[in-house]
Amino acid sequence: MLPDFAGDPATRYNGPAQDWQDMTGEDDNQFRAARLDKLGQLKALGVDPYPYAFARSAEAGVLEERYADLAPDSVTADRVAVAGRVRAMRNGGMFIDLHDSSGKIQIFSDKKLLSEQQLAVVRLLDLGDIIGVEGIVRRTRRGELTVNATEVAVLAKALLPLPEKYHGLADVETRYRQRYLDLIVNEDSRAVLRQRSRIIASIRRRLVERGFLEVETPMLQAIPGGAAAKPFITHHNALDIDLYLRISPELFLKRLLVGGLSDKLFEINRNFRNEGISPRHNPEFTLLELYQAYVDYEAMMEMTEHLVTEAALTAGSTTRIVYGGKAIELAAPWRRAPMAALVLEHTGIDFLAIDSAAVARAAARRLGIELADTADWGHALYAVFNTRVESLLIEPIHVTGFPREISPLTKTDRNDPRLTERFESFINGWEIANAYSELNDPQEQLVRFQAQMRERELGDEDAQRLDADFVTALEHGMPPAGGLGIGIDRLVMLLTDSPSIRDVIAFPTLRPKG
RNA sequence: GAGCCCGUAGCUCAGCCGGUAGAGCACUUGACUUUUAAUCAAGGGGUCGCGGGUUCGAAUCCCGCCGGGCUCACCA
Repeated sequence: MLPDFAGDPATRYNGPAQDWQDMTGEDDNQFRAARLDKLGQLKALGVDPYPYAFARSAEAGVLEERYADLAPDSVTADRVAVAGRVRAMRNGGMFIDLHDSSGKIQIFSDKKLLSEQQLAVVRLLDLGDIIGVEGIVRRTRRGELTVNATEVAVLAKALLPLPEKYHGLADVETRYRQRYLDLIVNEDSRAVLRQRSRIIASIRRRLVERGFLEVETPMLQAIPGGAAAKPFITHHNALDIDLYLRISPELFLKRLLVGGLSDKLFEINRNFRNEGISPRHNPEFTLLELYQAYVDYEAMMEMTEHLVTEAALTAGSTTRIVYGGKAIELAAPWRRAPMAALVLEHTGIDFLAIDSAAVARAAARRLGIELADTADWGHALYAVFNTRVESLLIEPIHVTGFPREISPLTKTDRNDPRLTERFESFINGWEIANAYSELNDPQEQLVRFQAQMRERELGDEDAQRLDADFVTALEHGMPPAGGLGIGIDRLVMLLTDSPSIRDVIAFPTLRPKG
């Protein structure tokens, strides 16, 4: 059923109406009420609790380094201005732990240095407030680097309390729904998302170094192509047409290759697949996709190893990682093995010796694998690989020899017409990369699309759709090329030892709370 | 979509062979100018996810629903 886009514009986009009229109403919450009272007192003192800016001169982490050699119980003449969130107060506000994104600095509220008005402000502070402090750097007798406050400014009064200061926030649902709380109190969560950013920066840097051009292609597509997956449907009002959120950027990146925008291009961006959610699947996920003209898929193996090992070195110090207690060595070169050989190794079935779809189906079914009666040789082989082999591929491996039937955008294997020049790279049993010698023969591409359309008609909703405009683009000539896709979220999971894809996505998809 | 598990104060958790709710942190008030999970004293705070059932009595047992987690299916 299509969503109904008619109706009241005010309620069109956000689902059930929010109780927006009551949001600033009565205080049902003792913590908020107490803080609102303090907010009023601050204003009565002439303090703006939400000022525009603060002239910060130093971050906590920088001070920690700069004064590493400052002896305990010594005072400098250095005046600094720091800012951050109040995370702890001791002795009635005399000592404050101020956290910024670089670390922690202690604030000392000295009666002798602060005015009566300033001391009153300090008394009105709460845990969670964002403040700015100017003062003198010293190290206490107990060795804590400290700023002796001469000025204390409220930069943002917090009206709600933070989670428990010692145990942090453990409830996974709250961690995902209110990620900001998770980030404030859980250092590990901050670390993972920072690592994500560094890993993506590493990939982008390596590609740019190698002469790749970063591009952007449509998220909204009239024909969702480039992958086998169920798309999200949306609607454009002015054109009055349904559009799909892309499941892959592939067909558009290839159009740019046809156009010669660059012989080396890449995109790092979101894709959307309307499928199940699991610890390894989020409906929107980030994919690196790159194309390099005049090379084949062998070059993509080297590229995969390069990007993954460089990312690992960015996230850690070696190519040896530990995921879920398992040590995995990512150093190149990775093992390479054909799919059929792996299936033979793990099941004893030699699909390459099977020459009919019926025999292939029977072989797969003997292993307990369910297959439609229309399943062909390639689907049977892949089903066996998928269910019996994939999860065993812990150490990095490039699996080659993908069947033609499941690889409609890939050049046929130059030595075996049943196969294609495609590989997927697996680490920890997960597909991390998918790469081809890209099919650039427009007539064969059309035949492949037509085979996909027949599969759709036989009931395979995920079979790829014919994109006639893409075939036309190929008719204008696309250079031979290698193409590669790497799942960024899973790569970040591996490199940060994160058990769930939700841990590496700041705002994972959740059911809206009723 | 199926199975299993979970939902108690703002947070972290205890209580669960049925007798009507507790701790620590946080909060409020007070003490404290060299603390750092500060400490000490006093106090406030709960439709025990929601609804129904069984029962003299339900946080506790049963059913349904909502939300979440894991596994499986889906993701060729």
